[in-house]
Amino acid sequence: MNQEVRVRFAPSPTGALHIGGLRTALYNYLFAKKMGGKFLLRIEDTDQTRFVPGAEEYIQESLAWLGISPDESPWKPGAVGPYRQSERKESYLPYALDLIEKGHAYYAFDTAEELEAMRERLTAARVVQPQYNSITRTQMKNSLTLSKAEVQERLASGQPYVIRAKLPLKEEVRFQDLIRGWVVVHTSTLDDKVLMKSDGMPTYHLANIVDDHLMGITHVIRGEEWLPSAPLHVLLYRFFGWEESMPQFAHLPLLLKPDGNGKLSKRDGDKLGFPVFPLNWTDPFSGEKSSGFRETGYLPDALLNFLAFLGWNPGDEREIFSLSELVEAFSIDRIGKAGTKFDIAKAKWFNEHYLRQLSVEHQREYLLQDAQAAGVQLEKGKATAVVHLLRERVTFPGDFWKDSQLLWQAPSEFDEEVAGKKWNLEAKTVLETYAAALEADNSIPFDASSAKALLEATAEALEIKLGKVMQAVRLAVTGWGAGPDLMEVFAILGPQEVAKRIRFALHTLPLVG
RNA sequence: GGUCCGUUCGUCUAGGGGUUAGGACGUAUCCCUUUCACGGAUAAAACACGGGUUCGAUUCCCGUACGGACUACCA
Repeated sequence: MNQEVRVRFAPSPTGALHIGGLRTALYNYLFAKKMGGKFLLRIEDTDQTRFVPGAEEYIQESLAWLGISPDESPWKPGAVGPYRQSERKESYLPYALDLIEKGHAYYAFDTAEELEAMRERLTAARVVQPQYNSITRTQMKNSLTLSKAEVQERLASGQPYVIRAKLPLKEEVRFQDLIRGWVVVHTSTLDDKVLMKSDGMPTYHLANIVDDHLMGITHVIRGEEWLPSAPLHVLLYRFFGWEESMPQFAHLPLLLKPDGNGKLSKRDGDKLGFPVFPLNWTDPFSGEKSSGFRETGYLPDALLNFLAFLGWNPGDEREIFSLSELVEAFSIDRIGKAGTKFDIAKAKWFNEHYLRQLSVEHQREYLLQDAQAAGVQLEKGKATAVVHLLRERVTFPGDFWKDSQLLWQAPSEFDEEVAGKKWNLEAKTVLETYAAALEADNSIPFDASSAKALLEATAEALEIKLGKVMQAVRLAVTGWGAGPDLMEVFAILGPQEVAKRIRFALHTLPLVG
């Protein structure tokens, strides 16, 4: 009873790992760490037709980016490897044969056409569930209907075959799901699933049971889409005689599209206006590109925190959790049952929170890097000033550079609405005088407070209320009616640039009634 | 269609037989402020519906509706 907790994340490398898979990985990681156990990554690549180059590395890199790398994986093998099912290929057949021997599986020789014909026949006969099951198998070509000799002959001649599970006709399968409680399914609604495919590879159903058993998996934490096949898996454990060591199941609620219409899928890509993948991904076959959370500017801590709360909560009102705090607080019984709609606004809020609490130095690095990428060398002191100017208004790291463009580029156009309302004679008079003062004496120290003092003095001398013309001043210098602290902007720009911009505005903007 | 799973503010959710049904995001208003943002305050906003059980049900049970997953030699 004191065995070590071992959980696995078992994606198939068929493309970019999507965000739902990432959450599954996270919950597995959190549970493993919370229980002092191990988190394994197993690559489920039994469908060779769907293999996508680069997908494995993508999965590895995604987990590493979030800081939830597995304890055992293809790249960090433990004692129960290999961790790629294609490399365990040889190990599955004996288990399938064992099942045949025990009378829980059988050979089937039906062609795709014959299967199709069977389904059509059943559909035409208004059978509610046209499937290969305990009834229909008696009319198909398999080792249950064929003579022993004929089966041997077909096998010996190399005829393609699959091995199917032989499900009992009338039996209730029940198991306790850690999230949903007792789940009960009657075998009459289940079909004889293929266990070994004709290409010699196992299907997911066989492979995951054999591997979980061999790898000492204690808890299977996976998406709700697996719930319908869980009874089959339970049956398989029973057939193998492994029931007493069967892992516990926890089926996670699905991640839904924001409109609640179906589960969030890979195909949603960027259509919804936000990433559904952790990292950028280019499909090697179609060349189609999808954006990732990382490249969009989400910080790993923010995505982690956001993901953790999609279906789980700590039971109190705390919301900000570091990875280690999540580990500490995590428990499966606080995972909800209902599907969760994906709300990107909340993700942004988490990102803002984590981004804004970074040190100024750290934030300045973002600005410096982007500036450099744009071919601009920013002086450190100036960069620091920019960061102070913008750090309460950014959502993504790239916003430091993006939102500071008003500093590097003088406006060539002016917001018409603001101009229409605020560009008047009083404003022009103040600006005229202020620019002249700046041009006359550039020896004065020009920081935010002195720039402001001078502006206030200018307005006062003209007997004009500063508040009335402030918007126009901002408009003249930045082109817009809204933005970061204007006097700080002035300080960064310097008196000459401010004067120059004012002159341009004065010459460009016509007076309106 | 069948099987299974689900349903508390727009969203993520807390709660649980008797509560002013709590928080967060988002939205709105106000304050701060030269603007916007930040921050602060306030507000609007939910127990899907119908039956039971009960003194009492949003909470327990059963139906209905709605939503979702699955229904491949894919995972």
